[in-house]
Amino acid sequence: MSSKLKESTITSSNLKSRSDESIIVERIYKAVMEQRLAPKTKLSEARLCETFGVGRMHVRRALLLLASQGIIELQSNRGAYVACPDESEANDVFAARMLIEPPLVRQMAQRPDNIDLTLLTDHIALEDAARKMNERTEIIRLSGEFHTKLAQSTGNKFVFRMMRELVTRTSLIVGLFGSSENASCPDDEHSNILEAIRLRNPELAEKLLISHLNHIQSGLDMTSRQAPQDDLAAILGLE
Amino acid sequence: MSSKLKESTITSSNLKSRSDESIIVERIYKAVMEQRLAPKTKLSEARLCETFGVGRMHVRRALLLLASQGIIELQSNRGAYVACPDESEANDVFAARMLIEPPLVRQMAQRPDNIDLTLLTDHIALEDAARKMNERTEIIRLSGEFHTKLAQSTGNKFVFRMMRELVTRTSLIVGLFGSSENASCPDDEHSNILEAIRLRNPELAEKLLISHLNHIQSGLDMTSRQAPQDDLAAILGLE
DNA sequence: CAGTTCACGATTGTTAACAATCTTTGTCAA
DNA sequence: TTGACAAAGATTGTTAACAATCGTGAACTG
Repeated sequence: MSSKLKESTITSSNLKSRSDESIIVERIYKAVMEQRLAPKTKLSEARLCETFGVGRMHVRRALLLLASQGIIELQSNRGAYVACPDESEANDVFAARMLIEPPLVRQMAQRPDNIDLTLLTDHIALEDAARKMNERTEIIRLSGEFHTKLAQSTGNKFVFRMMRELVTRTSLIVGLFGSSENASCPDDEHSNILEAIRLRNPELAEKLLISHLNHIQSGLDMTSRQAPQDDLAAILGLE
Repeated sequence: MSSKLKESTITSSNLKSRSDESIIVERIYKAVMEQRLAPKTKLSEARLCETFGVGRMHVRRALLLLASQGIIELQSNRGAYVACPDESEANDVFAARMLIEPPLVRQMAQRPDNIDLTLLTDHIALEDAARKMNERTEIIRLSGEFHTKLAQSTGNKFVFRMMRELVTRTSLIVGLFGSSENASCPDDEHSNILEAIRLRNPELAEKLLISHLNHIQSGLDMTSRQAPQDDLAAILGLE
């Protein structure tokens, strides 16, 4: 693991041509992370064009990128829809996370010196603040992004990207199958995990994370899936 | 881990509109896996258009997809170039693989029943055949794809995708920094790993895989990077 | 001769019109 | 009322022309 990560999405450089698309991708990504965009929601090109004030080309490229990340699904001649994971996919997501995250935090706890812990402490502060202010969407997003930043703090671009994709999917799944209470992670589990890392206790960190993931997964009810909203209002407006 | 994976790239369904792009992506992906497309090679739109006999739109969309997978890099107003990982990225790739693959094979060896082992045995047969026929490019590609199929055989789409990306990157790295001999994995390490899985010996499987990865990485020389070919001939032609 | 500038050609980025497909709505008949 | 069918409208897919940018090389100047 080497240099710290700064940017978010795909490639780094590039002036403004790519940034049009990045803005769209980021906004939709964020809306999904905050569970404001429900699965199956249609993202029509025309609507997105006027929402973001860009040409159809940029919208289409953004949609292609989102599809390649599995955030939306493109159907030929029918348009783009927010991805709607099924039970099988949900199992795969958690299986993949169970595969990656425990070794990740274990390794982080073994040598926390190469790691950007301020990123995580700052993040937990944000989480606490959002909880105090009772800002639902913020809480949900930050709750997922903690895990993303866990990976990001290692400075490994690939681990970061993998984690980001899995967390995004998890957000969709929790939105679909979660009871409304457990939309966010329990209050202090994140800070406990971070503390275990800081104390260089790999076994504890790993154990806490595993039970944390189990906690999230067991809060899902695979039978009753949320009704999909089928029109995107001014969801993408604010911010 | 659940259902077996069948398709290769992005999404599944879709008739022919998406397949134009998929063909281009697949072909370039394969060329990179076989180290026929060297890093820094320019992929001009016009050339690709005539090579694949499609419109510029399909080429551009394919390039965007390849860029989102990190296989190529898009430079504004300058075109698309095969990605050229540096030493730092190479370290990240191997670090990520060290994080994922050992737990993966360990888990596979713990319960190899849920797993499609025929996929792997068939693959090793292909590897052996290619080695006997001394088909260099085949050997190189199959050598990398063993690891991809390792992930694929679990039936977990996400693990598969992550692995695929890492293996592709590895192929670029080995092409850049590898001595010409060790372009492919040593002959029997793959079958040994598979055998350990089949014998339900997690510790052995994990140990073999770790030393296998170390083997690959230690065969790299980070100082002397291969000279980049700067024109794509009829590389993408055959098959 | 070295270095700079400018113009040209080549390549990529963008737009808008057109074509193809799907969805909806209205009509008609059973 | 229900179902099938057809035309109209809306949405996506494709193409080609146009605009912007970059690289190259010739001409020019010191």
